[in-house]
Amino acid sequence: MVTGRAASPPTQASAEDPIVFVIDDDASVRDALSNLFRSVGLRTVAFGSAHEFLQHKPADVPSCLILDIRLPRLSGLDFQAELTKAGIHVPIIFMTGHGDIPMTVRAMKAGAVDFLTKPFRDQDMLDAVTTAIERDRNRRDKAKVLANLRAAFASLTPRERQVMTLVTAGLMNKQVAAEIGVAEITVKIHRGQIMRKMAAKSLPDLVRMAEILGIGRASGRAQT
Amino acid sequence: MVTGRAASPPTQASAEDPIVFVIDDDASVRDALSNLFRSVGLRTVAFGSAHEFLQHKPADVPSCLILDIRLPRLSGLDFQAELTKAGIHVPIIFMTGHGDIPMTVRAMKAGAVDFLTKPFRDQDMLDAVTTAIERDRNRRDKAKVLANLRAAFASLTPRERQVMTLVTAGLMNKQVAAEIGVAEITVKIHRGQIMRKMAAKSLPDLVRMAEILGIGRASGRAQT
DNA sequence: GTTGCGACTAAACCTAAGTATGGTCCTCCC
DNA sequence: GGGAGGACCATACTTAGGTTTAGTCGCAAC
Repeated sequence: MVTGRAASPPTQASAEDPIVFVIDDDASVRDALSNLFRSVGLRTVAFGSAHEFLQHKPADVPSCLILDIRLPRLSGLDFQAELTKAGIHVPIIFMTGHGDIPMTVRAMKAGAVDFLTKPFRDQDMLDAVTTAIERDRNRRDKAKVLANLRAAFASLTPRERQVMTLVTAGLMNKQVAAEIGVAEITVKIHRGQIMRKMAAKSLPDLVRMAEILGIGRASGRAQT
Repeated sequence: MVTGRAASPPTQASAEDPIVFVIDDDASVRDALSNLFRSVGLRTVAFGSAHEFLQHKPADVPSCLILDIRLPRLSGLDFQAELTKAGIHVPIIFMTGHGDIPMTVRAMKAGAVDFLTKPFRDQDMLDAVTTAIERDRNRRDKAKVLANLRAAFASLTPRERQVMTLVTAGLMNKQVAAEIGVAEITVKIHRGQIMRKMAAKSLPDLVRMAEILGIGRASGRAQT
C-alpha cells in the first residue's frame, strides 16, 4: 500500500482533501499512478486487490476509485456491481489492457466515470479523476443534506408526518383537519411542532424539504 | 425509406405510438431492423444517411434513433454531437461492426442508451429500444411541463417575477415590501396576480413551480 | 390626445395562520 | 401506580394573507 501527497507546501492532510484509491495487482502500475497523482497534490491509497480495499475503512472525504477490469479474483465489473449493491457509490474509473465494447457499455451504464485503455495519457487519467472527485463531492453533499432531513423527519410523530404531507401538498389547515378527522386547532399545533422539529424557517422552506424527501409521491396516501 | 407497423389488429397509427428511427447506409440492415421492430408492433422509419433524417420533420412522439457509428459522410459520434448542439435530445442506440473502446466511452458519456456490436441478438436491440423509448417519454413529459411553466412565468411582469422570487424564497409580504421598497398592499396585489397567472392552487404549488423553473438560484438576485 | 397597461396605494373587510394557557384521555414503561 | 409522551380540544388573541373598490401616475402605442 502506497500513500502519497504533494510535498510542495508542507501542509498536513486535511479531512477535506480528496483521496484517490487505486486497485491493481501490478505493483508497478500502482506506483506509477501514485506518483502521478502525488505530482498534482492528490492523496492516494493503493491496493493489490479488491479485498484489501474493502478491509480499509471507508474514507469520509470525496474520493474515487481506479480499477483494472481484470482483477485477481473478482472482475472489475462484478466488483462495481458489488459496491453498488452494498450502497457504496464511489465514482469508478476503469483501466484495461484488453477490454471489449460490451464490458465498456456495462461499466458506463453502471455509472463509471471513464474507461481508459492502456496505455493512456496521464492527462486523460487526471481529467477523469477531476471529474470523478467533483461528482463524488456533489453526491456527498446531497447525501448529507438528505440524511439530515431524514433524521429530522424521523423525529416527527406519525400524526405530524401525516400533517406535514397534507400541508406541503397545499391543503389549508381546515382541509387537513377534515381529512384526518380532527379539529383545526389541533392541526395548527401539529404544524407549529413540525416547523420547529424540521427547523423550517417558512412554509416554502418546508415544501422544499418535502420535495427532497419525496413526500406525497410514493409514501403515505396520495392527495387529490 | 421503409415504414412498418404491426399488422395484427388493423389499428391506425396513433399520435402517441412511439417511432424508431434507423439510419444506416446498408439497405439490408435497414430492412432487417424494420422487420424486427415491425414484428413487435413498433412504427419504424429508416434512412440511408444522417442528411435524410434531418430533412424529415421531427416527430412529435416518443422516439429513438438507431445509428451506425460509421456513417457515409458524418461519423455517428459527430452526428450525435450535432444533434445535442442543435437541442435535439432523442435517445441514441449505436451499432458498430468495428468500433473501439474510446468511441464507446465517448458515445456513452454523451448520453447514448446503448452501444451494440454487430452481430447482436435481436432481443438486445429490442431491450435497448424499450429503454430508449421510455427515456424519451420521460424527457418529453418533463420538457412539456417545463415549457408550460416557462410560458406562464414569461407572462408575468418584471415586478411580478421579482415578487414571486422573494415570496417563494419564504419572505413574508411585509419583508418583500421592504426589500423592493413598496407598500405591503402592493405586494399582496402582485401576489394574487401571480397566483392567477401561474395557475397555482396554493403557495406550496407555487414553490414547486419556482423549484422547477430554478428560481432563486441563478437568476435575478440572491436573497439572504 | 386618449387608450391601455404596469406599478403603485388607501380603506375596509374577511379568512387563514399561529401562539399561548389550560386541560382531558390513553398507552406504554418502570 | 405514577410518570412521560402523544393526541386531542377549547378559549382568547395577534399577526399574516388576500379581495374588492377606487383612484393616481407615467409611459408607449395608435
